[in-house]
Amino acid sequence: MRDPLKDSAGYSLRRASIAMMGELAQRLLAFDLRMADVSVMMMIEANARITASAIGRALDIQRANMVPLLKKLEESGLISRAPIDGKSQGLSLTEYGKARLAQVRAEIDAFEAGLLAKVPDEHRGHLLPALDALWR
Amino acid sequence: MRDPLKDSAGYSLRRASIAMMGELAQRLLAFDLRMADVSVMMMIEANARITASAIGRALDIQRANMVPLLKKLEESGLISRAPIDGKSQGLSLTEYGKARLAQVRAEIDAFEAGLLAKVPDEHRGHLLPALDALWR
DNA sequence: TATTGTTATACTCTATAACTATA
DNA sequence: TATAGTTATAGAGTATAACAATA
Repeated sequence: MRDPLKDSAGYSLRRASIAMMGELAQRLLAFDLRMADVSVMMMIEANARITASAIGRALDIQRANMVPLLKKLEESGLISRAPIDGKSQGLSLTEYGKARLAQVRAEIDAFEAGLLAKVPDEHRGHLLPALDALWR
Repeated sequence: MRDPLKDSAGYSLRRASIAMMGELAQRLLAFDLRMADVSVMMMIEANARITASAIGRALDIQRANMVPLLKKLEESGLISRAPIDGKSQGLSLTEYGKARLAQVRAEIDAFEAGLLAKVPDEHRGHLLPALDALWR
């Protein structure tokens, strides 16, 4: 069968993303976390007392969609909120959240290593810079 | 603000895909076609009388989801169906479909060129092989 | 006036299960 | 028995609009 999409960078970009995100989602199942949850937790860990709106701007997540996400993280005991002023609240990881994220990060690191291992040596170092050029 | 996702190939892969697919979707709006529609039309053009199931297997689209997609393409006059045997039907582009796809392909080509143009010279040639290694 | 957090809702895309008719 | 096409439905994930309270 002829494959008219064989030389399309756009199509391969999409398929590669779907394949890798599917694999990552599988790895995160054991933690009852989705990819967005983890990226938000990482943002909070790296920027204590950050607000939900600031995370949303950084990760391109609508403010409205942050609400149920943060609610779930809080109910799971992973994050806590502390008022900054009358309308903003700073987010932090709980001790449990930090410990849990450490475990998750081990899984993420294995995923990242596995991803890069799939790429032939001569192309590996070019992947991240090329991808970053497409959106950053 | 610290960005803990700066060195993540997985995250950049996802963001790059979202950014590029968003741009492509915008370009296809004028044709009232989605990305899946175009990839299916390309498969039909390159493999006349292919079946819906075969396209689904090649593009990783569930058979069930091919039904409304093909229905729309047929109602738009872009494709036609001809019975192969009692249970299979071969798909073909209509003359209008071929002409329309030629127009769409010009847009796609511009999109692909624009995508590659975003990537610095020294990384450009590595993008497609690296992406293909992640899913093909 | 702009921003934060929030609620409610709609839309797109994809997945699943079941059914029929035929190979 | 396996496959093609189909129907109906469910679930993520994301987007939009509006609101109250505060900066």
